[in-house]
Amino acid sequence: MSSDDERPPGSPPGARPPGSPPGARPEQLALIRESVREAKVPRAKPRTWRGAALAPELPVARVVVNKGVLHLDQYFDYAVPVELDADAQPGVRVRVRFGAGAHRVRDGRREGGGLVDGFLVERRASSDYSGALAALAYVVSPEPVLSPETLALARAVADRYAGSLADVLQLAIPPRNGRAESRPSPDPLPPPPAPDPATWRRYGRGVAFLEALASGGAPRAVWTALPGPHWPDELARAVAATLASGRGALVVVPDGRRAARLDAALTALLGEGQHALLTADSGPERRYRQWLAVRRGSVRAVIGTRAAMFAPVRDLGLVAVWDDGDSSHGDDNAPFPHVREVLELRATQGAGDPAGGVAFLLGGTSCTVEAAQLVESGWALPLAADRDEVRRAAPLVRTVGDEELARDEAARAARLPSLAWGAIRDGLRTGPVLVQVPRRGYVPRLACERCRTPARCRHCAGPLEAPDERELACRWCGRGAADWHCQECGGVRLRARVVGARRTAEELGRAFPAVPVRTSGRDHVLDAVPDRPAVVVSTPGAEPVAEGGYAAALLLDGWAMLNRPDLRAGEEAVRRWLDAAALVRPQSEGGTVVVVAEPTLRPVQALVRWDPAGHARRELAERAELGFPPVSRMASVVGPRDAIEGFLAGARLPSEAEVLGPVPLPVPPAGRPRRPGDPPVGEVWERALVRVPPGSGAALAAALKAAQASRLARGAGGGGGGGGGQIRIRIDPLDIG
DNA sequence: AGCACGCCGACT
DNA sequence: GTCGGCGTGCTC
Repeated sequence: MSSDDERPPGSPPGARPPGSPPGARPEQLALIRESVREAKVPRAKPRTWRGAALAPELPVARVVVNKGVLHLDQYFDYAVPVELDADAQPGVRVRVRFGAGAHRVRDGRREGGGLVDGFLVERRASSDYSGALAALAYVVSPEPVLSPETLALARAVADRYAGSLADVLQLAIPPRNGRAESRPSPDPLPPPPAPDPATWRRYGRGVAFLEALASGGAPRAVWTALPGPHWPDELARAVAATLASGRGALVVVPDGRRAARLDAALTALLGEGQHALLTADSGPERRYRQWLAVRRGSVRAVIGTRAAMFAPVRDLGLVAVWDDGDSSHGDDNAPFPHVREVLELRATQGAGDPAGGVAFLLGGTSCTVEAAQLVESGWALPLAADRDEVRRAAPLVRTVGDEELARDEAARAARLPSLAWGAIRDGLRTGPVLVQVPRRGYVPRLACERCRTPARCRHCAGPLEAPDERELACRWCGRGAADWHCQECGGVRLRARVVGARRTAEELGRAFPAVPVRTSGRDHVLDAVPDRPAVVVSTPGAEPVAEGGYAAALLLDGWAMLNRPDLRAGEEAVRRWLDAAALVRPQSEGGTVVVVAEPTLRPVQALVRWDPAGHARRELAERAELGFPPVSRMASVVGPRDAIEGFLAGARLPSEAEVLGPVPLPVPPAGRPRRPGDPPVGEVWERALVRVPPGSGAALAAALKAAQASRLARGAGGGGGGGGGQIRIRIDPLDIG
C-alpha cells in the first residue's frame, strides 16, 4: 500500500464494549429494562418490546444503518423479537426504524422514523446503549450477504478514503433481487489441476510465481506484460494455479471488452463453471445471481470490472488487477476507492490469516507510478521479461520529431509525415494498420507552431483557446486575439487543434481508396478486426484487437498527449501508446510503429526502448523529489471558498500537513450536461490541496473525516449539491494539474 | 438529512 | 389560552 506504513485500524467506530460471551444470561432482559430505567431522561412510554417477547439468546442486534452520512458512521443496537430470532443472523439485510421521530406510540409499539435498510453485523447479549432499544422491523432475507471479511475490508476502505462504512457497503454489496436469491446456486466443481506455465516461461520469475500460487503461497508481483495477445491466457493460468491450491481468485479488469477476453481465456483453460463474470452489462438479476454463487462458495474464481473488487470470494488466495492505469479503475462514487488500493488492502488483510494469505498480481502492458512504488518499497516483486524477450515480442518503433516534420514536404501538404505514409503503405501490403488519434477535446494549451511557446493573452496573460476552430480568444478575460503573434519568435501560426478520428479517417480513405477504412471510438467501439488489409482509425483505449496483430501502427499528435496540464500526462501517454503498440506484430514479423512526437522526450524514449517500468521508476523519483503523489499523499477539499477556509480552520490536520490554495476551479462549460460534483449554476467553487509526507496518509484521512463529521453534525448544509457551505473531500484526487 | 421538540410572538 | 415561527439536537 504505497509508502504508507501505517494501516487503518480496521476497528468499527462507536462504542465497543469488551466482548461479552455469547449465550443467554437469565438476567439479560432485566439488564435491558434496567438500562431503560436508568436512562438520563426516563420516559413512562411503552417500550418497543412491550407485548412482544425478545429472542431468548443474544437479544441485541448490532446494525450498520444504511445512511452514508458521516456522523452516523457507527453501529446502532436493536432488540431482536423472538419471531426474528432464527433469521436475524450476522450478515443479513434488515429494515429498522430510524430517525428522531421514533418515539411516537401506536398500538403499544413505538413508531415513527422511517424504515431504513441496514446490515446486521453481530448478535450480542447486551447493549451498551443507555436508552431504550427499538426492535428490528424485519429481516429482509435470511441470506447472509455481509461476511466478516467484507465488513473488515469495507471498514478499512472507509478509513483509507475518509468515507463512511455505509457508503462503501453500498459499493460492495449489490442490491437484492428476490428471484435470484430464491434460486439455488450450483454445486462447486472440484479444483482443477495446476496449469502448465505456457507463456509464463518468458518471464524470469513467471514459473516460480505460478508454482507459489499453486502450492498455497501468497506472492506479490508487479507484472510488466510483454506485448502481444497472451495476457488473458496468462492471467487465466494464474487464476487456475490459485484454484489448484484449493483457494479462490479474483481478477479486476477495466472494462467489459477485456473482461470478455479474459472470460474466453478462462473458459478455454478450465471450461464453464469454475468462474463467474461480474460486469455491469449483464443486468441486475443475472449479476446478483453470479454474485450469490460466489458468496455461497459455488464458484471460486471471479473476473469482473470495478465493482467486482469487493466480491466475497471464498478462501481468497489471489487478487489481480489488469492495467491499473486505466481511469475506470477509480470508482466514481463516494468515497472513490481505487481498485488497486482496495486489492492491496485485501492482500494485506489476508496476510494475517493463518490460512496462508492472499497473493497480489498487478499486471499491464505499461506501468503506473504507483505500481513502481509497490516494487520500490519492497511490497511487491517485479515480474518482467528480460530484454531479449522484449525485443522478440515488440514491434520496431520509429519517431518523427519536430525538425523532421518541419523539413517534410508531405507533412506540410497533408498533415502526415512521409515516414507515416510509408509505414501505412508498407503495412497495408500484409495486414491491417492502426492509426491512433487523440480524442477531440483532448486538447492541450495552444502553442506557437514554430517554438512551442504557449499562446497567451496580450492583456491578462491568460491562455488562449479556439472553441469553434476560428475565433481565437482568451479563456480568462474573453478578449479576442485574432492578431496573435508569438512573443518569443514572432511566429504567427498556432499548432492546429487535434483533428478528430472521423476527419482523419476521411483523409486516409481518400489516400488509400483500395482498402476499407474503419473507425473505433467512444460511441461505437470495435472489438476486433479481421486479418486483412484495412486502415483502422481509433481513439486511445478503443483500439480493436487484430487477429494476427497489426502490420503497423501510427500514433498521431503525440504533442497533444504530452502537453496536457496534468501530473500524469507523460505516464498516460506512455500507457496509451504502449497499449496500441502492443497490438502490433513483433519486429521480426515486420511490425512497425511510427509515433509523431519529439524523440528526446522521456515518454517517447520509454516507448522506443519499450521500457515502461523504467519510465515509471524515473517518474516516481521525480515525484518524490517534488513532494507529489503517490509519494506524498494528497487530499482535495472542494467547495465555496469561505466553506473551505472554515473547514480547514476547524480541521485538526497532522502537523506536517501543508495546505496549497485554495484556487478557483474552472467553471464547467455551459454546453455540457451537468454532472454530480459540479457546483450549482452561477457559483464558483475553489479547491485546496492538502499534502502530507509519506506515512501520514491515514492520519490525514482520519483528520479530514473527523472535521467533516463535526461540521455535518453542526448542520452545515446537505450532501448533494445544496449550498450552505458544503465541501467535498477526496483522497488521492486524480486530476491535479 | 429528516424530524420532533421547545421557547418566543400574534392571534381567537 | 393556543397556534406556529424556525433554532437546536438526536437518531439504537
